Amino acid sequence: MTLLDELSAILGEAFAAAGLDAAYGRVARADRPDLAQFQCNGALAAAKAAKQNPRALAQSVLDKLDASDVFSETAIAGPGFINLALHDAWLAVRADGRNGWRSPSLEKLVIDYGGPNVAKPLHVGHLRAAIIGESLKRITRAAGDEVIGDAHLGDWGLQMGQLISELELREPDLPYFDIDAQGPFPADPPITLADLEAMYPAASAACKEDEARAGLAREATKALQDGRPGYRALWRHFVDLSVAAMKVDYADLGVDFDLWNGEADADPLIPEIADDLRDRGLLETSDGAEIIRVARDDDKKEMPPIIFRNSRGAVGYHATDVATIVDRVRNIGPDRMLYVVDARQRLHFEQVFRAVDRAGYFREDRLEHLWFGTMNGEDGKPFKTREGGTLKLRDFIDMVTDKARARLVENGLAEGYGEAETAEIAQKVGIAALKFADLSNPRTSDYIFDIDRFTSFEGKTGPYLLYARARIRSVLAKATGAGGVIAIAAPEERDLALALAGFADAHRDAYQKRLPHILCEHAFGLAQAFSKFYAACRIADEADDEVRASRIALAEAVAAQLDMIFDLLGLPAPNRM
RNA sequence: GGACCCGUAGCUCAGCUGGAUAGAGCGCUGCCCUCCGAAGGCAGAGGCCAGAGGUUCGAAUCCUCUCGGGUCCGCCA
Repeated sequence: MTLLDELSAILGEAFAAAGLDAAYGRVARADRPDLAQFQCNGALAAAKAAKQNPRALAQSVLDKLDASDVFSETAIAGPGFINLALHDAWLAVRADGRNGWRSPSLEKLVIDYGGPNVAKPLHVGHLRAAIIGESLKRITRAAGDEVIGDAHLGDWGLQMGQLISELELREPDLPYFDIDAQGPFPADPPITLADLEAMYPAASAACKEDEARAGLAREATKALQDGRPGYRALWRHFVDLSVAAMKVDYADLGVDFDLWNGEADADPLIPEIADDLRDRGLLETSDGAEIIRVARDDDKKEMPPIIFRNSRGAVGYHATDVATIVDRVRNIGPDRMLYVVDARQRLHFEQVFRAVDRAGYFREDRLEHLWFGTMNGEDGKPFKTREGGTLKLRDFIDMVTDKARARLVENGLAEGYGEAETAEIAQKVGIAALKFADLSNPRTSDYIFDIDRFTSFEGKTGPYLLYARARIRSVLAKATGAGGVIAIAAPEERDLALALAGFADAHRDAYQKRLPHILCEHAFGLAQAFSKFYAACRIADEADDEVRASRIALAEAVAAQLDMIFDLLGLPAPNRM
């Protein structure tokens, strides 16, 4: 139970005792910290509903409130706010705050947050899904859910046909292109990863310019999907090469998937799904394509149908997304599926969700498209390199790492640690800067990438939090004696305890709203509260043994909670810097 | 054309299931290191919450319209 839940329950009882709905007892952090620690606005809402005087109603609630051991102060203020302050002793035992929130209804979730295309190196466009998805995976898992992260590779669409046809044009004599060949085919790939990555843009450009060339790609796509052995063998090589490279990049980002499934894994289900849909009249033919209508009478907008199979007989991501849901239902049996995919796919997911709901495969209200905004450059447009191209994730990681190292030097940090440790610290600082910047913006907003701001050690940044953590550990290492019972005396100690006690609420909000930035806000507030406490109170060299033990315990709680939050956000953290 | 997202301090952004004097970071001004990491702390300046109506005792928050920016709208994913 979170602090606010606990307080809300207490107020709720008082409301109920006064003959009102207990839900009015909801307690929140005070908007005016100068007036109170917490506030309950329920009397205002209840008074409106009952057409009564709000202050009088608030008084009748307070008359029923029996919690003198909890609240040091209860007061009615303004039009009818109930202001509350806690007894220090009651707060102190909740200032540990190491435990996050536990969901009362544990669910099995699949989070789909990858979507990288085979043969295409990871680029900045994949960053947000990876960073946000990884964090949501950890946030939900920590709440007790069983969570399975899936990379869901883009490995079955037209781009595969473009690649196959490209290689066929370049090296037609390879055994994969003998139409009669049944295999086995060579175990080693015929090309390198570099070849593959170079082929993709060439093939894509060629298909755009030349309709005949595009036709070859479409034919190859269809033949691949129909199971032509040579193409399948080649496809396997492409996927394997790509996935090996992706794993390295994702690992550097601190991103890890439980499943490396792709669109192709659901492909075998498509014929039977098509039959099922057709039998039930859900699959219709239109202009030579097979479609599923998903429009509804009360739609305010145009809702185009899903193209389940195009007029050439090939399937695209509509069909594989439907089939993937069926596949997950059969093999995983999740209660809910979450998609961390950018906002431009909103219509697509609405279509897919409606289609599977209509077919009875999975309930629409258990499918969530957790869309996110784009990372823009300083011009406010989607981030590009100076030359106007997309920046590879690898180069991007190198860029922030280099920047972080320069920052360390200019701040006189990480000196005399040796090259290996310095390099490790630089990478951790860089990645933390990048990830925190991304996560601290609300998921749904676009934001502007500003490397100077994000890697700064000042302000609401990843490096600041890393610094705060390193400083606490350093202080604790110098302290004599162990942590003891927390006894709140100074206002800075009280504020720090209040910040610590808010962790479970922040975790719950982040979980329920699927918004990691709420945890970022909490982490920054906690670090700030610690800095004020640190500036006002001696810790390691405090003379009074009991006071020192109390303050060490507070500092230890902050260090532990920061560690936990870093884990939930997926931020790396060096122990010293 | 239609639908959706957005417009809050000089800059980057929170707050939006309506509530008290609208917050944070950066930047700016002035203080604070013989004392645990000053990457910090303290104090301050800075806002008709895009604009106009409406609902309400009360609106940055809900509704309508206008202006400005962005995204998407059946066979690429």
